[in-house]
Amino acid sequence: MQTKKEDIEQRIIEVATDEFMKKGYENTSMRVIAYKANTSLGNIYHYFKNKDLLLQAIILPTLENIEYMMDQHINNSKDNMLTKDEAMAYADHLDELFEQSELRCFLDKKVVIILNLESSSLLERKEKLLKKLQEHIQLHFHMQENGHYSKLIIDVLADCLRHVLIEYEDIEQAKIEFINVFKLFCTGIIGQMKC
Amino acid sequence: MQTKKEDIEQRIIEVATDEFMKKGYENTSMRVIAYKANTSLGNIYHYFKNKDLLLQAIILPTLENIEYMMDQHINNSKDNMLTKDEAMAYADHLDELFEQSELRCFLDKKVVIILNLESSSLLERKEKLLKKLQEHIQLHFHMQENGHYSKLIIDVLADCLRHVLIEYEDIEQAKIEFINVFKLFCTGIIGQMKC
Amino acid sequence: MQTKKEDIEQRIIEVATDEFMKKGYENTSMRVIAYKANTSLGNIYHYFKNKDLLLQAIILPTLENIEYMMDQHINNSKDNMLTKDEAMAYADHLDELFEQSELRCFLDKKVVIILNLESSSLLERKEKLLKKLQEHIQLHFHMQENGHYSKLIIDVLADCLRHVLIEYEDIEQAKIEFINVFKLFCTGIIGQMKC
Amino acid sequence: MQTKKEDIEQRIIEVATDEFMKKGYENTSMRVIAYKANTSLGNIYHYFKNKDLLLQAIILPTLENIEYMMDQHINNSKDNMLTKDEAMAYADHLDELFEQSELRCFLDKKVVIILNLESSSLLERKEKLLKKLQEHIQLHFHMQENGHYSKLIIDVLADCLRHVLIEYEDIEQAKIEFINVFKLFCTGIIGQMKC
DNA sequence: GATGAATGAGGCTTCATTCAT
DNA sequence: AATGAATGAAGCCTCATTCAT
Repeated sequence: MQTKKEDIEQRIIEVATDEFMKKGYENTSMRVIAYKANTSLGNIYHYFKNKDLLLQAIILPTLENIEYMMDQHINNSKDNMLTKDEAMAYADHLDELFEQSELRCFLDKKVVIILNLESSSLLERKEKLLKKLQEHIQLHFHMQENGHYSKLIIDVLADCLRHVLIEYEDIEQAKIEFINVFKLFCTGIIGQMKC
Repeated sequence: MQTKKEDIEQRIIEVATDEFMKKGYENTSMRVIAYKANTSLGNIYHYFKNKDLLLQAIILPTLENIEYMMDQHINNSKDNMLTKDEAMAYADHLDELFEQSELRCFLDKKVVIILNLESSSLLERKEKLLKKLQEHIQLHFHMQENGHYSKLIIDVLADCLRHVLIEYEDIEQAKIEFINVFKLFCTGIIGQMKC
Repeated sequence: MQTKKEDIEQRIIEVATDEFMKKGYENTSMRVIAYKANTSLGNIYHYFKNKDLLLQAIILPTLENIEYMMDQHINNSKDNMLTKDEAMAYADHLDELFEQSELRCFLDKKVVIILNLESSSLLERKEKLLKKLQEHIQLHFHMQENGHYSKLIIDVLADCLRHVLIEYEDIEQAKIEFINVFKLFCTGIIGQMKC
Repeated sequence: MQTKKEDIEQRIIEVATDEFMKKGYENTSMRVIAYKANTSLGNIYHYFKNKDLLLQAIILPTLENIEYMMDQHINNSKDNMLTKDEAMAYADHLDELFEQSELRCFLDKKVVIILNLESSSLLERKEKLLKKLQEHIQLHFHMQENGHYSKLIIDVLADCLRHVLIEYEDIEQAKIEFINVFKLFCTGIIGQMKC
């Protein structure tokens, strides 16, 4: 039973994405991926040289995209810091603003995978991204701190994402829920803002 | 080469506690514990019949303590729901109140282990505890929701704890940091309160 | 270095069957099976998910066959109890009758394995079979006892089988020997019959 | 808590004897013996250098006794072969004759241990004994065979013994049962005798 | 005498990976 | 392109045994 190349490669990627998101990269076995993708273990290695490269095939585009967006966003907003009131307004209208906001690109299974990564060759790159994200959050919200709030906010983000993405198959519902939760924490952060 | 019993058993427990907290119970191998505790794999089994019982030796007292405190706290606060203003005041003075607050007993490596537990015979017990915590949070903050926020809040709690406990060897510093972060999220939650 | 699938799987089964018969399922190590089957330990798990399933692959067909034959035999012989003389005659002509007799299906390495089983998921099923066999023997030979003789007769059966199967590679010789031994004990049993 | 030397050594021997009989030498762990004998693992090694020597302490006297009795018995009965009628009579009166018969010394937990031995340094000695026993049975019952009946008879003996010794704590009851079973098979054997 | 700490080998099993076909 | 055979390392655990105290 032979399928078009695209077909099976895609299937492997989809299955792997799902498993990586739900169980984490480290706790997912190639065997299970093969089984759920309806192919043989050996065949996965035909498409992907090893587990790490399978991971890369899945998350690298997303990772690069985020890296790029982050850079853009940071440049754009350098002299565009929000005041407390602006931030509040932003949070209040997040529903409508979401699609145009950079936040949108986080609502993605692959982001969850990245944020939960504990090993793999991409770990370093993830850390770098996190640091950038963190710095940006600090800037954005006028935080004067040693990095803990911002770090945590990112973890919370990851948690939120995993929760809503696992809970709701339907991406629209996931979005609504995500926004709700995000708003909640936004309010907290904003509450701490000095101006 | 023989050491005082307390010595090595304690070392195993310390190493295991640390590893369990940092990597999670499931992703920690007995080999690594043995290696870091400077003993042989077989010798661990001299002190602890199996991995699960090693875990229990570490977290059971803490678990029981929390269970007890939760029950106490819930009974005491049954007809003592906070208004928005009271909650705000509570958050503001958390620094002074912390030591007497039930929150204090959460600042513990073992709590992190518990909250991240994914298997083991204690899983069920953890789930029960979480449900109780969740219900209490809902009650405490007048939440009318399907459980997502409250579930998330707990995950955030776990994250906070792990972060500050890993970052600061010194428990006092960890405390200060934990309170700060907790306050931040409190503000968010309180911001959502209706009354 | 790869062999035809049948080849190595068959070799594993043959080696395991032999070892299980000679040493018992419990006292046979997977390592030894791998070694004697000229393959690696891991590779056995390629063919058989675990030790218990390797056992099942070996004995299940035989077990089911015996279960079926027992049921048939019991139904057929319900109102057909042997008199002493008939039994004697039966024993005397066992050589000729053997091939058509239900006894034939016992002359099998796998039966030895079954009869000596002490653990495994099939233990219960073995016990059930034994009870049936026992009851049947009691009925067949008009025994009025507490179960000890009949239990023992079965153990003896197992012993006989193991002996002749180990001693004689050639199944025909084993058969002759088995019949001889069986006759010997049969006559003994009959000598005690009341009618 | 220190006891008289005799005391604890005796306790170890008793426990070990029981376990060895019930589960076999190979499947009994020193740990279990220590636990059931209410002492420490290390202490067993104080009394017995290793597992094999513990076994020897238990069965060697019995083994030597049997070896001696066998030699005596064989010499005595060289020109004293039984006729069929005599053998029958012997079987019939086994109850009364048992105590004076050499058979008596077989009704012993240690004999069961010996007969089921599969490894240990005494294995060879056991085999030698078995061969002697076998030859004697052949002589005694005028068998002209290649050794299979006689070998089997011995296995049956072992089975009988284990059964009755495990089933009945009370040695008297065990004896009665053993005689019964033995008679049963005896009669069978005699039924085959030519003269 | 007695204890328990310590070790190393071996038990079953899973996993990522390679390779011949 | 695809399969499945094969391996070796690592996972948890038990066991006989040794040795310092």
